[in-house]
Amino acid sequence: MRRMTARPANAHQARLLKLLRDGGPSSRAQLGDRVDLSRSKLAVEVERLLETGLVVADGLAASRGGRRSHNVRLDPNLRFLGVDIGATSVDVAVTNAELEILGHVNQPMDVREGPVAVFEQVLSMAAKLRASGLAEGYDGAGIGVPGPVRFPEGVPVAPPIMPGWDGFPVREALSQELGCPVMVDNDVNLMALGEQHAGVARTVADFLCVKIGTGIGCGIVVGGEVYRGTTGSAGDIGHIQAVPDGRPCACGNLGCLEAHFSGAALARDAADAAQQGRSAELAGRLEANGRLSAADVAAAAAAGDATSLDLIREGGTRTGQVIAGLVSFFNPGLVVIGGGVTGLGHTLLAAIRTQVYRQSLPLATGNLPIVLGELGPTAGVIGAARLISDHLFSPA
Amino acid sequence: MRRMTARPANAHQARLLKLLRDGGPSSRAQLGDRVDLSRSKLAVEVERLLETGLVVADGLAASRGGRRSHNVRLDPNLRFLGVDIGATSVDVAVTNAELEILGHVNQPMDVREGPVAVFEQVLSMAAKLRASGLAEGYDGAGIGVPGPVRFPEGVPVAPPIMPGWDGFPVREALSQELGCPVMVDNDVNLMALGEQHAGVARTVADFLCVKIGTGIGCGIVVGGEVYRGTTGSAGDIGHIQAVPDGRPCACGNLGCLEAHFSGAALARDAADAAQQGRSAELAGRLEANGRLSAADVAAAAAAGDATSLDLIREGGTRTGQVIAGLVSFFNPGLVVIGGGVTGLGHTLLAAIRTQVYRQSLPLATGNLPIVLGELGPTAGVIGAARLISDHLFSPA
DNA sequence: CAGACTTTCTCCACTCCCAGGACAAAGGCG
DNA sequence: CGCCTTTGTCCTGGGAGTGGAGAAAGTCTG
Repeated sequence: MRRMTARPANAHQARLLKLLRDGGPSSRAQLGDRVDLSRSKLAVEVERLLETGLVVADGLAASRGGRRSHNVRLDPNLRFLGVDIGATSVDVAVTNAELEILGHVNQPMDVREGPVAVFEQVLSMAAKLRASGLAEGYDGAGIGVPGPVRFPEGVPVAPPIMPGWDGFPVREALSQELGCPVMVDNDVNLMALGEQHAGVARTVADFLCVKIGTGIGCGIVVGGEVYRGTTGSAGDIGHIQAVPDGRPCACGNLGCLEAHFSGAALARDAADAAQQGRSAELAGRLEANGRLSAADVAAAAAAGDATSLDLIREGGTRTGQVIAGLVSFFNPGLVVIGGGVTGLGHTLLAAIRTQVYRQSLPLATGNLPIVLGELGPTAGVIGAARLISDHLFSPA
Repeated sequence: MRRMTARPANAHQARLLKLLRDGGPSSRAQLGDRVDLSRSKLAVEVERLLETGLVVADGLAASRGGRRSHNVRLDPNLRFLGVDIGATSVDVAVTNAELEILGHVNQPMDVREGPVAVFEQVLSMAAKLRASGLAEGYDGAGIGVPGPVRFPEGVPVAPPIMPGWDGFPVREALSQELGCPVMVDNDVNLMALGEQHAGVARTVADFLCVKIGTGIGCGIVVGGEVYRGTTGSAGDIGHIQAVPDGRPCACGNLGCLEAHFSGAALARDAADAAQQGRSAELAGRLEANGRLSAADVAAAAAAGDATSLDLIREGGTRTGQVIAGLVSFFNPGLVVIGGGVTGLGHTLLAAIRTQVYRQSLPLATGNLPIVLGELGPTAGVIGAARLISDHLFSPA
């Protein structure tokens, strides 16, 4: 099948494409309500979009009291690939042009196996989705990696937990393999984009999205746009000092947040507690599985294990301390908590909230919601699809 | 004299006005080099600006190898007023449309005397500058206040150190009194704008500007624009916890940065040291003046007083800890240190640098200059003039 | 069921904008 | 003094966009 080749020729067309993406099939009149263009101009631009094939006619809409309108929609055959590479697993999903997930697969995989092995996996997952009839090909792909990225080139830079990826031309290579445009970003930024597009942050211009998984990172959205910093490492809050002279961290410093609370740290703390006999519940699970993960702590806490609850609360407090500082500095309109440890749920959220509301000034926290992400494991892949669609739906 | 009434009619004119403001008198050809417009279009827009009176002819320029060009410049009679209200003093300056300071006056004044008293002072200073022949009237004024501001309305909100100012319609009132447009912002944001316009940050898109005076604040510039946060309190870093369970702060929490290091805290520490006999130098100064200020500590340190140097170093370390966190989070391209305590100079700077470079990750600090502000006490008033000129040189 | 009213969409004429070439003016250079 | 370069103005043709007129296709009311 012929894949998407056209791009919007001007800002008006780009605007229309994004409206169709976010609002679904619409009539010209509905579009006219949301853009400031004369009817004739609008008709011309829509006509051109129809000519490119990006947009197709979609039957008649319900009447709004007069003549029924002819709907248009984005080509239903367009397909985007969303890839979210985590530290320990890979998510791949196919979406249509409206960024609805048509298929989603997940595979455990250690990112430290290096880009070649991971790429092989990603491509086989993409092929599997294609083979199941969800896509005949991909018009674009977004990919998130767990580390800083030089965004314009799509290349990871000095990623601490991804040895072997430094400087690997992810964008270039994946684009070659898939035969379509690719954009690369930090996984946390994509989670923020996902929650902004389809989750809790739909109406907020400035917000933070804290992802607590194997590590800890923070997506920063300023004026509706992801902020990436000068070298692409903005939001790298895992190595902010949370405990003066605290635990040694892999980065060489003492007391980093990540050393005290993250999926990895939590699993280690739980194992310690089990071995020291502080929690029968955890000891039982350690016995059963041979090892403990954050999910075990979540389950133990749900079963009422006091030690697990304490671990979660303490971690939430540490995280809350750091977030409180960020809230004072950044004065966001919303804080979203997401990532693997959202299984810890409201115990974690309550601890974070308590600490933030206690430590930040009332003006900054007065009307500040701190909530769990709405999309769970799909936030990353939706964000990835959003990333590439934003790119493709912009003037060339 | 008739004051400025015209505003640019479109984005092109706005662009040209800003080029003339930042680049001084220029020929049409020079302007053409910097904007993407055809010669004819450019000539038309310049002609229209000449008609409004905002721009005037300014003789012939030197030849660039051919026919000499006719320069144009911003009306040399335009005057902006820059007002910087600090916690303990007020700065007022007059600039021309190119934001060059033509006159600058400073008066000690406690902001806690309330808006009415301060306004009286500001207006009398503005009148004094006018009386000295520097201005026949003001075409616009920018004003900075030491607390959060609801920017669109120009009203302080819940300012901790400015009781009596909460909700006072600063913009409205000053506009009434001066008879010209007024914009209001946080003093720290204006310092950042000043350093961006005429100081060390001229070429940097994303940077932080930390102002250490009576309190501590931080201006945030994202993509060349000041970021103010959801409620206008972004950059309020004085109440980030720097020392767990540290000193009690006026805000009710423990260990706030401002409680451990700021002009006020430094003066108190110095007085303690003097009274406890830890520094003969400081004791002598206390004896002489009856009280100590940050400037005394600076002087004592310059004279080699070990206790003063220690105080400065410790404060710098605390500040550096907080800045290190912000650098990890924000990944700026530059950090500017300014405010009253810049008198502490390189001792302070060295301590901050040491701490930041030690605590933040190499990717964020690798090419991160941390420097003192270039403009000193004029940063605020230049920023204020810049603020109002940005406003007036934008399409209405 | 007919006619009035609404809404949607197309067509068209007129205006305005603007790019870019031609040309005049003004200076440098040998 | 002639030629080249640069600057600035004038003009024309093309393209884009606005807004009115009107057709098409409904709903609603008596």
